[in-house]
Amino acid sequence: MKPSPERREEILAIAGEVFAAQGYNATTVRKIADAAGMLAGSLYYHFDSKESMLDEILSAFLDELWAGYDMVLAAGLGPRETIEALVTESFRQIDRHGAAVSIYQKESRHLSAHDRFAYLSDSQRKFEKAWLSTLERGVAAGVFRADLDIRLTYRFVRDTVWVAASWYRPGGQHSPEEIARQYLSMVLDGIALRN
Amino acid sequence: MKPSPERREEILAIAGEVFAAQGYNATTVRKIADAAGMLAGSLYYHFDSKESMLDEILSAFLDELWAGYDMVLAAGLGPRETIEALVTESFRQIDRHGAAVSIYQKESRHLSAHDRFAYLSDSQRKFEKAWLSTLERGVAAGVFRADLDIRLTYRFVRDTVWVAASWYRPGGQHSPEEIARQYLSMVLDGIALRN
Amino acid sequence: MKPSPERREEILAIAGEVFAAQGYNATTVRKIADAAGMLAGSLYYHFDSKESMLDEILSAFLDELWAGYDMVLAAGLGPRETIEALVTESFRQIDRHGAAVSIYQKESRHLSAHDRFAYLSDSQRKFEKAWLSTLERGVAAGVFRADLDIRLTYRFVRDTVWVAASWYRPGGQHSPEEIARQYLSMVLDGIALRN
Amino acid sequence: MKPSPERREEILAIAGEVFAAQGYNATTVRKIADAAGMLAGSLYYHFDSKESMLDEILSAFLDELWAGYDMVLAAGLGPRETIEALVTESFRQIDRHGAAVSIYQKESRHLSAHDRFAYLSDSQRKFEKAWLSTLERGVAAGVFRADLDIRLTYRFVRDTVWVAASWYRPGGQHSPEEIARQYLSMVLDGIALRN
DNA sequence: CATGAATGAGAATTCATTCAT
DNA sequence: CATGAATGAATTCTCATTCAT
Repeated sequence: MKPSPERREEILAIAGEVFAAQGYNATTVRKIADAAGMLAGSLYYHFDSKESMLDEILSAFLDELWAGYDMVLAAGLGPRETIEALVTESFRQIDRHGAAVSIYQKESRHLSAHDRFAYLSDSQRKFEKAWLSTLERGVAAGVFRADLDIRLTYRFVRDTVWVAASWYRPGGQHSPEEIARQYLSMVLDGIALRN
Repeated sequence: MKPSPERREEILAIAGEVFAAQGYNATTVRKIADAAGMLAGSLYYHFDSKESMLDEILSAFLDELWAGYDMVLAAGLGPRETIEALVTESFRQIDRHGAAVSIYQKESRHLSAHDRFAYLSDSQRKFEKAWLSTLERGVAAGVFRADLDIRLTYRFVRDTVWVAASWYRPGGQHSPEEIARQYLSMVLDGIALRN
Repeated sequence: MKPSPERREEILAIAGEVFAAQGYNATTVRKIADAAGMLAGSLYYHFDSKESMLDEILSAFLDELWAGYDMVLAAGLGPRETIEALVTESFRQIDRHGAAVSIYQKESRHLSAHDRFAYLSDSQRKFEKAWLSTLERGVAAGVFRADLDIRLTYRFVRDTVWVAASWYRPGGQHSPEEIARQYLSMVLDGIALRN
Repeated sequence: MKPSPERREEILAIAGEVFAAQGYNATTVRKIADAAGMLAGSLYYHFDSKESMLDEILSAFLDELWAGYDMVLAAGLGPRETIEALVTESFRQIDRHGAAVSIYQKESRHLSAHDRFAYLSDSQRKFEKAWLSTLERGVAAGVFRADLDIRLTYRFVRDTVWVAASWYRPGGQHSPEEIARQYLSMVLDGIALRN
């Protein structure tokens, strides 16, 4: 019954690009099919619905993301090293799942109203907890500044990282790790010259 | 038989909220009309089309934004002070035109393909020029770090600021100026404790 | 918000005819719209969906049917008179709701699988109980033959009546009451000549 | 590369069940294939089209039915005995071709519009002629009541018999002949107790 | 004989827009 | 100014059918 996984993957990758470029709602199933070189109806041999393509794209991304994050969080690193590892992992995900990240950014808010996408909110909460507690640990340990609103800092770091998906293109001159390093340098030490 | 400007404003404000919350494409005229307490067809007494509502919302925002930016840029401030003023002005715009900023974030990419919204790209370019040159001035003056990729820095600062529109709600505990101060502190000096 | 009830009624009557003539599934929304002199999309101003038209047709019919039946059943008539009154009432419903009856006959079986149409099964059960108990009363009272399988008799009488909807056309030479009389005469006394 | 007749029969039997249960239009080729343990496309090795399956089911049924009817009609029985034999034969067909009978009931009306299914109307006319003339013979012979509308009587008997296909299940407690006997008893002598 | 992967014609439905009242 | 009732184009999805393997 299940069509070949390879073809599914191909189509999902294409669909992801189109969703990311045009927005989920503005993407017609016909556009995806055109990009995949088939007719709109043929997509339904492989997928139940447009929504289920989106679902598969987002959940595959989140699954991989959390595999990486959980490994980092379980490693028992200090707060600064944890932040560095999380940011680096995030840029790797942007590199690999750029489309999914873009879609997530733009659509997660109104998607999470649907039951089917409840896992987006779950992930969001887990995410927040991981970052906030790491930042708090860092403040307590004297590694991070204590004079900043911690939630503001969280949003600052979080957004700073993920929004990069909107311009990042894989295969460019900077590797994800290199970008992560520069971002971390800015986030941790600021852009002003110390004197 | 001209529609009153006050009613237009009211409706635009409502439309902006709905566009921001649900996305432009996912927003039906009927939803806007419902929120405005009228029937869908009645909107067409006030506006030509759904697109023209969007147009008006975005251009009103950009007009005001550039009024503020141009004033800052014309003031002849030093690079650091210019950045501070631009960021503060940006947070004020987020405070006043939160919906427009959100819409801009999510939709500008694919909108700018339309002729009608070409001004979005223009603004984008002008914006980039203003920030990049300020940063470059700062690096030259020894105010900003020279070891960072300047375009990366630009994107970092730009995104850091605007993405705040996604969570900022006017009337909260922090004023726009206070948020601007904290953001600037992070961006300029980093979140790591100096020793 | 609610469009005028008169137009709804008109359209429902038309839809009912088409459903009855062609079958629910074979009836496209376009056919209904054609018959109503509008475009397919325009139906959706008045109704949520094709299914909700069907729902309204069937439930309006059953509501009226049960209003009549309940009155008969509450009247405390003898078993033979009850049967006569139920059959007569049934032919009146066929006269008034011919389309609904036809649809009910053809579609109720597979519709009752849907939650939305669960009331069809409910009605079916209530119906069976009313007829069976009347027949049993009649057997006990020596009015009906005791040598027949009572469920078989029930089905015989039930089907005999309702299937008439497949050929009955209102405004023909026989009134519903006249047809009811002849049917009752056949059902009660048989078609064979007594000697 | 001719498909084996046995497999065809198997598939036709399955298709008949599904058509009868869900209605022809509501039955997708995929459902038939699922029930037959194959993929939808594979059916087309055995059959030209969904319609030709239906055609084969209905014409096989009608062929057998008329083989039986013709034998009865050629036997030169009296009117009452002819009716009894026709009804008994009908219940035997319901027993053997239950699905086909159900389908015939529900779909013949709109199918007979197609050229391909013109034989349904032909059969219908032949059927009507056989029954009507037998009833008329019976009235003339003083065997059946003369006070009834003869067409009404015809429909009454016809429907009474065939509608049984909607609830009859082969292998139940009553044999087709037993059911025929009870039906005939009701139809001929009525359900009221004679005194 | 059967599968897997399509095609393509239509289905129901949505929605921006129009317009007479 | 607003309503009620449409229009018509586009959208998602369904499904009978085809065909190379």
